[in-house]
Amino acid sequence: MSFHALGLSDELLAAVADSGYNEPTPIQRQAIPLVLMGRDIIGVAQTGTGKTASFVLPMIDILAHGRGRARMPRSLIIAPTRELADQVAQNFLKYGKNHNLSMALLIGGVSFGDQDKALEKGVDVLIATPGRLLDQFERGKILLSGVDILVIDEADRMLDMGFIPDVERICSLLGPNRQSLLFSATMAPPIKKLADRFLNDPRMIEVARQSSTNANIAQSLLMTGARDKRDTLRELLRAEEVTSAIVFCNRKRDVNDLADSLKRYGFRAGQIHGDMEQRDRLSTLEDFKADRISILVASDVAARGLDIKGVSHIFNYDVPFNAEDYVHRIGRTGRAGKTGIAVTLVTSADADLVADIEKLIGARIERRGAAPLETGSESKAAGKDGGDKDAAPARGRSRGGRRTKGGDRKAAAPAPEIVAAPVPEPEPEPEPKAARESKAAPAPVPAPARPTPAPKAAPRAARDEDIDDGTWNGPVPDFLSVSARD
DNA sequence: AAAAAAT
Repeated sequence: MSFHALGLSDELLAAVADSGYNEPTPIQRQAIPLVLMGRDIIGVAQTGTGKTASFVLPMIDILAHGRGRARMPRSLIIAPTRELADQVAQNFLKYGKNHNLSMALLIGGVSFGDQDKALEKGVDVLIATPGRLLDQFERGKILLSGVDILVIDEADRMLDMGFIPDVERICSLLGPNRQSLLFSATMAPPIKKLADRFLNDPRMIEVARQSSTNANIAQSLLMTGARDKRDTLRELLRAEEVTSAIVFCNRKRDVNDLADSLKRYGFRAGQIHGDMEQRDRLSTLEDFKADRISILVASDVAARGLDIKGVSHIFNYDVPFNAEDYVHRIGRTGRAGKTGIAVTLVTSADADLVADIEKLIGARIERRGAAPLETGSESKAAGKDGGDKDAAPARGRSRGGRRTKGGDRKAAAPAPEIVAAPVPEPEPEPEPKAARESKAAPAPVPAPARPTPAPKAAPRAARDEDIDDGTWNGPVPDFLSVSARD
């Protein structure tokens, strides 16, 4: 089936063809005809499903006739983050190149000047984050009563970020005769309520069940000590065939620190988080897209919706606090039919979080890697000091590592020796690369599920950083399959 | 435990 059957104009089809797309995705097939008919829709779809084009394309054709009047945008798209808003704007530019539509992007962190000018002239398409939109509304710069089409993008994210009251406020400012499209990865009760209140007899389109992770993504967990994370990550970055990777941290400070560290080690890395200047956020993204950097260290500002081509790997430097965020983070890879690899660094403190994730995705994630040396034997008694009360029956533990899908990996390396000495600093970083690299490297990262160059690292001598309560010590507890909550 | 968004 091609785009031609969907009822779009020839100019639009030409722009789509120029973008290299031949076949509509399932959500596009379902949504585009409905939107063209003027129906309200609820699209339950994950990002990466072609969701954006499913509303951008029909909107361009609907808006093709007519003209935006001053301060009265004809359509409004609200997105939770600035980058997502920008991404939607890029889509309008790409697909609208044969149309003469005016557009304004209303996001925080950028000056009012251009935004004001565009609004004053009148726009067909207004794309905004809620905060700046309401700000501009209160300044009297926009009238929302002329909006014929409203899109609420990534509603579940809006919910997580506490934007629902803002969104409700915005909805209540719009005129009654409009078409509304709502997209969300989940239909949590507050979102359902929002839809009930502001949508008119919506058709529900469901593409992929939420919390189902993309089958194109090979996921694994890699056990590591809390103080070994940087070593482990660098090792991974070298062992894997990384063409471009996003490394997620839970904290903005760690994003900065880790990115700086990687740069010191010679990696082409950059960072993005919400405390950075908007200019820098966007330029880092551009650098990443243009392959001027290959590693993007990011906070969850980049977890959802960002559509960057060719991301080969996702590394969770920290296990995300929200299980949903895990799904979104790894969803930045394996897009558009490609395969992707997602590796999550796990320390003993992350047991509950991992349990939550596995519960959400309804699957056990493959454990990769050497558990640190089993000091005990394989005897049943070993289970006791591992903290796994209800030891699983057929766990197939073996010395030096746990069983993985492909059988015992011989890569299971001697684990760091535990020495009893006080821990000075987490990591004495600013050492020149050469000096540091020549040192024995950390425990090799075991081979992933698909063939990659063998890790070149050899077992190393214990260092101070090795001492760490987060280190896996003793038998590997099976907590990872035990649900910790409820 | 954090991050996101208006100044």
